[in-house]
Amino acid sequence: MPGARGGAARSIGLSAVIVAATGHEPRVLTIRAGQDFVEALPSGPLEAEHRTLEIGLRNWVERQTSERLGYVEQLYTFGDRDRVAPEIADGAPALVVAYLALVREAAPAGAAGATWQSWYRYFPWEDWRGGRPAQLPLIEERLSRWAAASPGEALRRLREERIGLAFGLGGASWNEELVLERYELLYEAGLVAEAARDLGGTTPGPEDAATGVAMAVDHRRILATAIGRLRGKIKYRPVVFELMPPAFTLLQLQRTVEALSGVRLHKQNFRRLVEQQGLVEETGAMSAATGGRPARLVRFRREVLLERPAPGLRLRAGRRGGAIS
Amino acid sequence: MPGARGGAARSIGLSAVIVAATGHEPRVLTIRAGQDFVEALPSGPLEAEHRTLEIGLRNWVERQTSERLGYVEQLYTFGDRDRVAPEIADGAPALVVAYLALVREAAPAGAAGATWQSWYRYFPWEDWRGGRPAQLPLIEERLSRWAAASPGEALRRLREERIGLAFGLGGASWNEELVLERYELLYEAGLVAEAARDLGGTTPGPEDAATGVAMAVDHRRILATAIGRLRGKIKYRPVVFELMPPAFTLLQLQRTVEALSGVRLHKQNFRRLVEQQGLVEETGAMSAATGGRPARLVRFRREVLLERPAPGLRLRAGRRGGAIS
DNA sequence: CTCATAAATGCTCAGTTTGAGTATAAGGGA
DNA sequence: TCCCTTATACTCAAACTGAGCATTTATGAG
Repeated sequence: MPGARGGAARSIGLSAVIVAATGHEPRVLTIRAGQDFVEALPSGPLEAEHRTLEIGLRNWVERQTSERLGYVEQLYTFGDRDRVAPEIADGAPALVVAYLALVREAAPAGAAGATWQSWYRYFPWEDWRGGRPAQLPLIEERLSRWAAASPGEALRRLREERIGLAFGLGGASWNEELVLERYELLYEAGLVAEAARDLGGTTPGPEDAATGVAMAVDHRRILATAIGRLRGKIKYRPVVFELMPPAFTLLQLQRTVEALSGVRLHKQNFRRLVEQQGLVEETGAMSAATGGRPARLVRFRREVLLERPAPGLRLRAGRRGGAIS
Repeated sequence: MPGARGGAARSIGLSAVIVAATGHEPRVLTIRAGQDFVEALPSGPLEAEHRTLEIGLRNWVERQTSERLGYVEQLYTFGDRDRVAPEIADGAPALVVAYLALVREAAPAGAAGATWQSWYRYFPWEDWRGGRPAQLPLIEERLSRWAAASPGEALRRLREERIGLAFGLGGASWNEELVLERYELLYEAGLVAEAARDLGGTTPGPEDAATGVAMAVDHRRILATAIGRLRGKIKYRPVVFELMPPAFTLLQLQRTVEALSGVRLHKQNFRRLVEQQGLVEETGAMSAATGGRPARLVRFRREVLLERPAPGLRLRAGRRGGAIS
């Protein structure tokens, strides 16, 4: 990094993972960036006139995607060198502060070719709602081979342990929060396109169906961080409601939670939990029938924030993967 | 901010909250900074030769305090303008990435006048181990007066709600994780010395026993963030063990958890929890008696990481505040 | 109009987990 | 030896969980 000395000033970027949930899918707002139109997260520089980081973020997200952010939370700050090879990152900011934002409706996405994509487009192995994802056996096999090819016995064991933990093999069970850990393993093992690209190779890398669609620079890593954080947070904080319309049915709520967490839940127990915790209250209205008996429309009950220390939806998965009533 | 324009480069700082636990007290490593020798967190600039933020941090912490960090986790990134009034912050970095580090032993703290302080020195109202802290009534009364003096009915109600939530009044109960929320209320209400100072006043502000000792710039805010984060984390991740010696008794472990969380726990249930979760294993040795019958010495059982999704010590407080066997 | 289908809701029930104690055991010191 | 202190074992009722079964109320096909 030419010219940069101790305590050097560096350019600072902001990136946003903007999440919505529509049609039972978790969506993330993406744009097409660069000459190769690779998918990317809305990003921009921190500008001097912004009083705070968060205000800066809100500002240009509104300009860039005409999306008005509600709930915003800082995710993580990514330093430069641990991001990508320097020769790739020229022009990229030295430091990126990433934010997670939740918005209520997936408006058609305004300017700059911004579109809403299911986040499972980038992480197909994270969606267990229809049972164990089909691409997992292949992924696991490739990871095993990578571990087996480790230089040194100790490293091999370390890798195998990490793989076992992250993918729920041998003993451990699938933990839906370990999104970043899984992505990082795939990256290190060279199984995602970004790995080949960052190494300077021009080969597009193994962008087959099994390992999902690549994103610009380290945006997929940022997205993985966001998904993991959100999956954890819904368990002890009522953040799902940021994604729901003002009134909704319990099944809609359940489907949203399932979309985010990637697992199926037991319906009756889910309702019991939601009601026991006092997370919702009646609106009096009924839904315009979604196929069967009309459902009560409920709304989020704000007062719960005052009552419970950790009002969330600790989601207890239903029968492993299968269809649940 | 003169000369700063869109996407401007800015200097980046790193701050570290370095935590240890000794003698049943939670300690934080502080230095004396500036001409007025105000207490501060170890901090330094991000330097160009550091490959990652975390490496940069480890590096100068070792140089500055001769403390070798084990567990390190990124805490939060604080933007400039939401920190302090610009006229105060000259020379201070524009952006500070704060880290939380846990170290095993409180070595006597090396250079630069670094010393270990109980963190309740800065947050006396956070220590409920001996029952409800004596300074709380006064704090609550002052906060109430601040809320009552709000310009506008809506704002008044908002403030009262925030106070109620943060301090566990009316309905809500004390939530030990809301350290930052409580500090921010005190700051906004002008009850901590930093508030008066940041407003440009030269008055030292109300630095009485009730509202704790002030720190440099926004370091007390950073510390509050760290304490809250750590209090939350011990519940679902076995991070306490980063603070324990290789072998310890169950009571030592309990006292450490109590020190961090600031509440007393029910002894028998605590042991049951720790053992059921498989968090520890026998060393075979016995303790050199801490006053009564000798206790088994145990050690952290690493394998638990592979077995449980969230191995932590969800601390269920004992009888409100009082002494517990 | 009647029946099959799809949800929404109600309720049960056994197995765990929690919160709070009671009862003993085992050192050290007066 | 008696007392004080801490370690450990056990108990027990209440609350919480995980899995299902059973009903109710719409909609759409015959």
